[in-house]
Amino acid sequence: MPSKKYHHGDLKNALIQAGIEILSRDGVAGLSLRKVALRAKVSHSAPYAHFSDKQSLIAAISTEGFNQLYAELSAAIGERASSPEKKIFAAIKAYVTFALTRTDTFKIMFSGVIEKEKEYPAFVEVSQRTFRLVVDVVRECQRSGLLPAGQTELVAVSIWGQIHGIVSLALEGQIPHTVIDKKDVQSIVDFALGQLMALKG
Amino acid sequence: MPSKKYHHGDLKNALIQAGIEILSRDGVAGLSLRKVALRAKVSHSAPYAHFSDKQSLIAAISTEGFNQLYAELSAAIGERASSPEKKIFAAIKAYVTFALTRTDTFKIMFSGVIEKEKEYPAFVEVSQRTFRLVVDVVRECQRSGLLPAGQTELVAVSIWGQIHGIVSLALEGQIPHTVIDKKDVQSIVDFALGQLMALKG
DNA sequence: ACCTGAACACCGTTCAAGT
DNA sequence: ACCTGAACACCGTTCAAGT
Repeated sequence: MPSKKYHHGDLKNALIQAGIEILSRDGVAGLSLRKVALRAKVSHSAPYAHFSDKQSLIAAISTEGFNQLYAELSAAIGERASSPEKKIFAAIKAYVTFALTRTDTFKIMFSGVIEKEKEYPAFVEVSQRTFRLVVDVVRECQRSGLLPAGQTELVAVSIWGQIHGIVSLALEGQIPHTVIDKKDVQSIVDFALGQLMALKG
Repeated sequence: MPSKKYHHGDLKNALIQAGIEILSRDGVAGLSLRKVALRAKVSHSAPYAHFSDKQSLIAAISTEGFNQLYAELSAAIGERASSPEKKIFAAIKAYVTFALTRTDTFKIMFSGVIEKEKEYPAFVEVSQRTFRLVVDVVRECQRSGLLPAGQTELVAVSIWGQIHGIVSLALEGQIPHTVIDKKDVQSIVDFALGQLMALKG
């Protein structure tokens, strides 16, 4: 371990970690640069040596979140050479679990706080890599007749959008009680996906 | 018109209007109570006579947004006794248009800034009323065989979730360029819905 | 009942200065 | 190269005081 003196050693990553922790404790609204600095035990202006502004830190946190999501998705998909059906359901379960577990990280990843994506190539890279993972599973499902053929990327966006939408509405408390009181988010998502899959019984 | 003196007359609604305007100019991040007050030409503490805090103003803005969305959805659906298919596509087009036009109002409506819904009955009411509109159209589509029968509310949530998810991802710039460069949001949504509808040729 | 102005704690960001 | 501390403009919220 690096000796604790004037220079922190790895302040950049310490700030990202501190940010994730504050996010899970105080939520998106409670995330401030000054709190992050305090938690990392540096002065409130120290973060500016590593991040140009708050947006930049949020981009780094979002990138880290996407890396974790990617890892969990590929772990869920990759467990042995299972059937396309098992793979896609496992992937979706992992997505929902991620959203329900690391709620505020998930929210910030998709809260458009990153407007100028071009400035954050690492974020764009992992986000694209994650999408490709989904596209590959969708393609397998198409080949085995589980999903209608053609337009693989469009189908992937449709399915991803559906899961993402249902999860988002649930996180914002927008799903009517008449529905959410009877079924949990995972069940609703499974139902929705089942409808799509039913296309090819 | 009310004479402009010490008392504003209808400051409450003026603040909501000012908020919506600031939202469309400066975005969600640029919305502050002090700016709203300034725009309504009152002191920065005047809003507190009508709203307990910023959340409360946001709830009022969201409620107003939902009222507009409800109006546009029912206008789209209600135009003559058209077919269920026309109705559902018209409704979805209206939803997408609303999201793309009043982007920041849409975002704040679904940004979970309203955590304690119970405290905002007007918001809950219009939100439920809007959902019922969707449920009714879905039921019509089920009756005419466009959508699979049963579980009407679940089907409604699935479809609403899908539209909402695709639109949200688009607003956050998360749809990969390989897709969004070829098709606009409306087309992607139509494609997704077409997949669901295809269930019953 | 409705609004103002001073006050307080907190925030993002900058910058000269320290190590 | 990395970090501190003072400073500035802005913010949400409170409260005594004005009309």
